[in-house]
Amino acid sequence: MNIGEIAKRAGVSRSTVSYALTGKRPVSEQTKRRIQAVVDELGYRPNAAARALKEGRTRTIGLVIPPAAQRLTDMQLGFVASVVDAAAGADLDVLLSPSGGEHDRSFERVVSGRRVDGVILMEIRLEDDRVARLRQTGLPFVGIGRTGRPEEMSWVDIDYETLLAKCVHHLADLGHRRLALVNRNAELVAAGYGPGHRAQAGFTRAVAERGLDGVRVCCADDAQAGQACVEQLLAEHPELTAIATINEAAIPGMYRALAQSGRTVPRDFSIAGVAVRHWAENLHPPLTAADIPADEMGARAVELLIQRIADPTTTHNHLLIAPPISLRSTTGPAPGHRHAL
Amino acid sequence: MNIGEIAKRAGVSRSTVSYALTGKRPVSEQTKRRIQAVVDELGYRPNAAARALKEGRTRTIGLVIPPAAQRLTDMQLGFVASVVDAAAGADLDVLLSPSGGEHDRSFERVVSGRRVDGVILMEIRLEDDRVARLRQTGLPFVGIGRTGRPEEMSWVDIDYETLLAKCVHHLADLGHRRLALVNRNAELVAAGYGPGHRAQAGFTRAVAERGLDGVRVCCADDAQAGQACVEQLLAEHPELTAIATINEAAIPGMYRALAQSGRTVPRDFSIAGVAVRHWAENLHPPLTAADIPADEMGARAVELLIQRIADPTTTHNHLLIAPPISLRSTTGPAPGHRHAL
DNA sequence: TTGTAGGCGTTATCAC
DNA sequence: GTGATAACGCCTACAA
Repeated sequence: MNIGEIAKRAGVSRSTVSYALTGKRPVSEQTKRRIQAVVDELGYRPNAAARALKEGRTRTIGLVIPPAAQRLTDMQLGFVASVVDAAAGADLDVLLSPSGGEHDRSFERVVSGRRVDGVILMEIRLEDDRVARLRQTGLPFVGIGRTGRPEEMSWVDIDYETLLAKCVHHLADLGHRRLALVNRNAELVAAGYGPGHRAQAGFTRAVAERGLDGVRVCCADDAQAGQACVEQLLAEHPELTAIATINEAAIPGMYRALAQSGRTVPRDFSIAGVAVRHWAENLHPPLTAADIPADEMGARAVELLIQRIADPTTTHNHLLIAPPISLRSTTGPAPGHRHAL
Repeated sequence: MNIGEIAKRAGVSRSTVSYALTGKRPVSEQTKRRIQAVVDELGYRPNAAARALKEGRTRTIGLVIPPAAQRLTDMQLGFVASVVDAAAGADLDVLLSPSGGEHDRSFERVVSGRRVDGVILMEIRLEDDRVARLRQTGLPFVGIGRTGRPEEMSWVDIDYETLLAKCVHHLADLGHRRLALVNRNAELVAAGYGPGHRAQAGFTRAVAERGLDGVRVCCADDAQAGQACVEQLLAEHPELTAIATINEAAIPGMYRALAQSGRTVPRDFSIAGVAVRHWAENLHPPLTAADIPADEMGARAVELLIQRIADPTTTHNHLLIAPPISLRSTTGPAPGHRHAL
């Protein structure tokens, strides 16, 4: 079923059908109705490939996610969901590309086969080949996350540095003197994963400012690793009374390790983190955490991308998010600490 | 950058470039090298839209997921991940369409704009408008899940009926006499969600076969609802000693409600369910459950789809999966029951 | 071994 | 207000 067939049946030319459908030039009410009737009857929709070829745009955006093999965190899933939603709201389709490095086949297909009008990139490293490649092709793109030279691209990101500093200050205010930072998995951090490094920087800075003892560890992104990690932490540093973390996936395991060591949260031990609200609330006990507005971030990323697609020459936009910490049930006064009233 | 430009720079015709790249006709070693050099230098890749238009296929599959607003379960996420992975392995791109009903814009774009060569459908109802629409368009499709008339389509699905019956028999063997089925959310079940109905059927049948008392409830798909649901269940049926469930998302809440009622799992109360292994293992205590091989199911769905795209006239394929129940830490002898040895 | 040319389905420019 | 026609970039008979 193509536009020629519709034209024939409606007794008009192909261009008239096209204009009747797009409204880009006036068509008489009567012929418009006749055309619409045929279109409805045959269920005609313009062929996307032909249109893309002619118009030079695909009405599709690419969403580059971490390789599916490694399970996405709840926050990442939140980004994906909100990007897909926001795109649908703007009548854009989303092409998924699970790819890590630059030479990924799927990534190359998407960016250099001109399959999309723009790209949203997740899980960005401080040095990121994909960013380099995208800049090279000139394809509009927006990061959820940013590289080490953030002026050079458009992005929305979480201000992990500030957030972790806030966590430390909050814990320090409660009298905690010895804390640990539980980071994401070691490979990711070693590979220059921005949030890992920025969280570390914020933690280190705040710990120094408050004159505290801070220990920093990496931990694989799952509950079992979280449990093992905290067990080891408690063995090596029994004086610890609090943890700040950006590793959501590991938290349930941390809870277990603390419980099994005989520590009650938050009476004996405090935890503060960064997570999506829904998830923090559903945890037991509910986690004191900076609530990341994943929905909003995805939606804003799509907005920025649409804007860049419309005019690729505009200056870059940046949105750095540092939501307040929501007090829930995992932080309390340090054991033996008389809180100043 | 198009094929003509490459041809010009390599001093050959456009067709020679095309043949050199696709290998569909022999090209001399020398010209092939010359062409490849230019291609590499300019980073040329054929335009996907032009190729799709000419060839009549897009090398893309559509993946229809539940609207992003409603959070996907871990199992559904497993399906998405494995479909995306398997598709990438076959050099296919994946276009995501978050849509529930037939008249969804995104769904219509994908199926009638010929944006994809085939579709994988998730969260299928016994009566499903999207299935009707897809059959009407003639676009190849495969369900992860099936309708009430499963002969009419290709699918991979979980045999919830058998699985729930198995759960009941397992619990009955342990001496439990009064059990509850905790289903997915009421709207979904009311809308004719297949797994909900089939689980109910299997539960009801097995309960009758063993002469047990069975109560059946629906529960929203989150931990808080799970907690509330079990609290109410225990209040209204204090004699219950076991639950069988297909509602993974609610399980953490069920654990909490049981703990707060003073019941220890599995000493005082047993739970058996259906879940992805990774998730069941990570739960605390680890869940006795039928381990759904989400990776395999997604991969098989892609395989079936590729096959149907290659030859849409082949007879339909069906894969009904009923994995064994893996004994973990949530089922034990009914309280006061002397197990026959 | 290579080149020429037509057409996939659309939109947009030109003419009427 | 409407129609003819030329592209968009690619693939693939058909010719040489």
